[in-house]
Amino acid sequence: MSLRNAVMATLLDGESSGYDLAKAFDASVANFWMCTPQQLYRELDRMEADGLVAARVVEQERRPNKRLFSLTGKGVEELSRFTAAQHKPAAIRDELLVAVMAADSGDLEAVKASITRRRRWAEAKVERYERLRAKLLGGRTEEEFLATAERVGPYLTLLRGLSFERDNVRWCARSLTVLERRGARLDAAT
Amino acid sequence: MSLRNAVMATLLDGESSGYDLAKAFDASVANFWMCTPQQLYRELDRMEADGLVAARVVEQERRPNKRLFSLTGKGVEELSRFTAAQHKPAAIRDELLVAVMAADSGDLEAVKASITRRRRWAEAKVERYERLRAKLLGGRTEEEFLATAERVGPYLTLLRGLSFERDNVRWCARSLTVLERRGARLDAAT
DNA sequence: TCAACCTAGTCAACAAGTTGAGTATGCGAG
DNA sequence: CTCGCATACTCAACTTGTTGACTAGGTTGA
Repeated sequence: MSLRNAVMATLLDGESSGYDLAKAFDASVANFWMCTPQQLYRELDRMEADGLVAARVVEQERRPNKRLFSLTGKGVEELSRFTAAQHKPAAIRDELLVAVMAADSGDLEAVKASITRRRRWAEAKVERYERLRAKLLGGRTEEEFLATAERVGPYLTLLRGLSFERDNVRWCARSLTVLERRGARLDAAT
Repeated sequence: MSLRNAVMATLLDGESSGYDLAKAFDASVANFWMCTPQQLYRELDRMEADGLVAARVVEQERRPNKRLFSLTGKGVEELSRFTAAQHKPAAIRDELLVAVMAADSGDLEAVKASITRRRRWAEAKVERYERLRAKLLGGRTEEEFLATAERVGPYLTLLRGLSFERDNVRWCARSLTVLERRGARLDAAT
């Protein structure tokens, strides 16, 4: 029920097509609300039917037409009601951690390779987020930004993503060290 | 498809009932694989049908009977195959972050209250994880533990949970400060 | 010039996750 | 003596999320 709210929170930045929303999600919202483009298109249709967003078709040359969605008054109200509600605890699903939990009786080398991939991925995320942060700050210091910006919400969620990925990088490094030593021990035992 | 694998990774610790698995998940696996007890019971039935786990009924006095599940050889193989596979990127869904993103046009006070609740919850998690860690170490130093333990996987996933929740506490504190200041600014503007 | 990728979607089928209720007993605190 | 919590589940209905295939023109690089 709350992909809707994530979409509406993104539309606070102004009207957007389903395609652009998908990219925006991928770039920054994915950190706390993952979804596929298909989910977005389906949900946008439902939201339009429920009067939370309004769509207008923009005809384009040399490109397929697109539908731009914007928040309606009802949408803003709904979103506001959501912010006042009780929220479910966060749900995380991470296959890599499942594999690490089973690493001792599984394919140790493959798990180490997976952690290395994850680490590189997290490092790339950190860089992206830092670029996004610099863009949001727009040359101002954080203090200046917080004192003058209209919205601080997206900045705070970005900070959460940033420290989450930094933490990921640290954990990957630590785990690799531990598993490396374990591998050496097991080799010595044979 | 990989709740199965999370269940099997847990069963590496020995046979367990659906009810106990639910508690184990709630206590430590929930950190990277949330699920409801109903999901577990359903999945265990399917896993039994697929020959990944074996069940035996234990009749109890003064208590309902229970079915204890244990990994079969096929289950161990499947799990090992999983550790060698490519893993999907982690999926996170956190309503609180959605609310924070929309806080600027929503109910600021309610969002602050939600962050405070989350912070207390995260602090409680940190304590639980620290107790679990002490229990795993069993008086040994981390170094001793890593050198002698049969399994290091569950320890590594526990470390991930621990630093995730510590990070949560920090982020909650920081966000509250920022939103507090913003509230003061908006009050001054009226 | 051919392949690959970008824009901007749609449709259908299936898998997974959530919610609420129901069953039955035992134990301890107030 | 009753209320609530713990044990140990089951069933059914519903909502979400995932996967793969399809359309169709435009741009970029080898």
